[in-house]
Amino acid sequence: MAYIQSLGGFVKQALESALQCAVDTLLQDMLDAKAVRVQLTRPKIKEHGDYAANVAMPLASALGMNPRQVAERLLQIVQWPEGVDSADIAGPGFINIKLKVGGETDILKTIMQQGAAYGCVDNDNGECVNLEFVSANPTGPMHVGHGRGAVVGDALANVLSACGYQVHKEYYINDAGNQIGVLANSVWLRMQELQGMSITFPESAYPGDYIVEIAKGILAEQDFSAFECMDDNVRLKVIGELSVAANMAMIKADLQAMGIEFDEYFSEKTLHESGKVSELIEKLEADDLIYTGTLPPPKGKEVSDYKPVEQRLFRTTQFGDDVDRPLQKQDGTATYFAADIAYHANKYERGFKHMIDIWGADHGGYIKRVQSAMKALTGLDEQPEVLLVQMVNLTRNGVPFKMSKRAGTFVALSEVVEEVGSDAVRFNFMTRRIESQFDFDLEAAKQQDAENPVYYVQYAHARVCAVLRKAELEGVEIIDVNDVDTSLLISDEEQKLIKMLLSYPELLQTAAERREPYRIATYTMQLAAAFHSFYHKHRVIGVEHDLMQSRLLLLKATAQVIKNGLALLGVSAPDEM
RNA sequence: GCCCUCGUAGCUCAGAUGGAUAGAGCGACCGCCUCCUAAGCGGUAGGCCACAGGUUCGACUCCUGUCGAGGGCACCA
Repeated sequence: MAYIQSLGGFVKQALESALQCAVDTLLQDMLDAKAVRVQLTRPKIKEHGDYAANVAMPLASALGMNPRQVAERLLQIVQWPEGVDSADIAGPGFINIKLKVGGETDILKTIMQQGAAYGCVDNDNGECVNLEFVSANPTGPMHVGHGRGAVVGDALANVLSACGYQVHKEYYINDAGNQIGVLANSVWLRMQELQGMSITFPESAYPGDYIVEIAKGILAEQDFSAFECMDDNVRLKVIGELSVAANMAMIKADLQAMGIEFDEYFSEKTLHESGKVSELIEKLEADDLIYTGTLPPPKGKEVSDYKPVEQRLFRTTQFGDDVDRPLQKQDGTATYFAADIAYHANKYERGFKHMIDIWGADHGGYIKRVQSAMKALTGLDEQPEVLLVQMVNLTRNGVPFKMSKRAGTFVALSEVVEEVGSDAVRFNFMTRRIESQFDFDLEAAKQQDAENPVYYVQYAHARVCAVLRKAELEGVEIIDVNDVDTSLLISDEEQKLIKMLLSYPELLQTAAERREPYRIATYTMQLAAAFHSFYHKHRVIGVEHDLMQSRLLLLKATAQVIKNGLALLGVSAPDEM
């Protein structure tokens, strides 16, 4: 038992290595046989034990024996760690491991001792990760679609940090390029309009009301005439900078409303101004990775204005890309791609060998070229590691609702956060895999109350707190954690809860390794369900003293783990609801 | 035409490296508060896991193909 406890809940690894020893022993004489790795699973069915191993099956084919015989041999030689009650052979050859009842209950004490740190890896694993997410263009406020990436990225950062990674959260500001010109022009037109001048607002300009607000903001700070006498280019540059600043302030406020902060906001413009982009191109030229060529017209897409044109092309195909990519536009200025690889190269120069980018699914076609470029520049494979977040399909009362910044029909994230609350929005986005494009109904979201699973989880936490308050009110003496007899927790519901609490560290590891923070959300829902089920069936206050003490401990540990999980998701755990 | 992601209950979604009887919430139906929070619990109904092949002792999971949904495909970002 001491062995298991010392692992802080990592029972699985202890069992796996024990069984692995047995497997290796069995395979020792058979040099030809392929090594078989032991991997335990948690069976869905209670009767199948606490952990199950299927090694006997693949082993059987390697050894030319039948699986049940192999399992028997393994059980003869295996040295289980303490805490194992029994190991049986079942079905075609599964080894079902049952832990001693009460053998796992020490985890409750561990949880209380570790508190907020339970589940986390306490030491730095030495991995430094640059995590880039959101990076919404500074041409308007964040819309609901951006929210998903923001929430997922922030939660992933938390999960990775909890698992010992050093995470640097970064936001890339696309404050260069044509879009900023469009933004500046839009704002300038509104400024003129506000001065009573009659203007024609072209279709190409951004129509949103926020443009008017930015224009007002600028006019409140500075005199209109100062802009009027500027040279056109100068004026657009100045207004562009002011507008980007205004939009970034809006975006930061939206992020702030959901508790999201970045370690660094990196400006694309600085890459151009500091000469990083042209340096990059020169370096590639020197390495003979650029040539003059003509790209074929895109297939299956109507490009009416396609003209074959000679460009300076980067040989990304040599590094895995589908076609070579232009780094300069026809007018000689750098493409977005050029700046973007300069940006990623800059991350590398800053010491990040590991980069994770969270992009919207509409950038999926972009992965290969950036990775190819990075391979050419740094030799690193599959960097940055890109996580694609699928689009959010917005509906209003079930009717599809198209968002367009250009058409001014987007729904601001802040609007939904204000109405639904940060917790509900965050949890809602976290209950799905990023690969699934899901429907987000605006009306349903706004009306969400009992329908939202976040309340289900939070309610479990609040309920525990209510019991604890009641206990205090009734003057129940709380004895020292170490004096609690946790072996009294033998009911199905109690055992279920304990096992769930025990699996939390494993779950957290999986979530980090697979970059799937949503697992935390589904876990907290399951944990809450196990708790609600227990709560309904058993009473805590008023039962026999020792049992009450053990149940109070169970509740505290449950609340702690719910709180820890929700914290990773950036969701609060209220004491009362 | 090519590439990426997806297709699981009426709806929204879970089903870790292939495992034993495919789950939850919402919706429907039936029960449960003199008792720690009913934002809860228990139960019933609802499934050819898109379809067809293949690999395997074993497939919702892996491979191929078909169908369907979304996204992407030079000089935008």
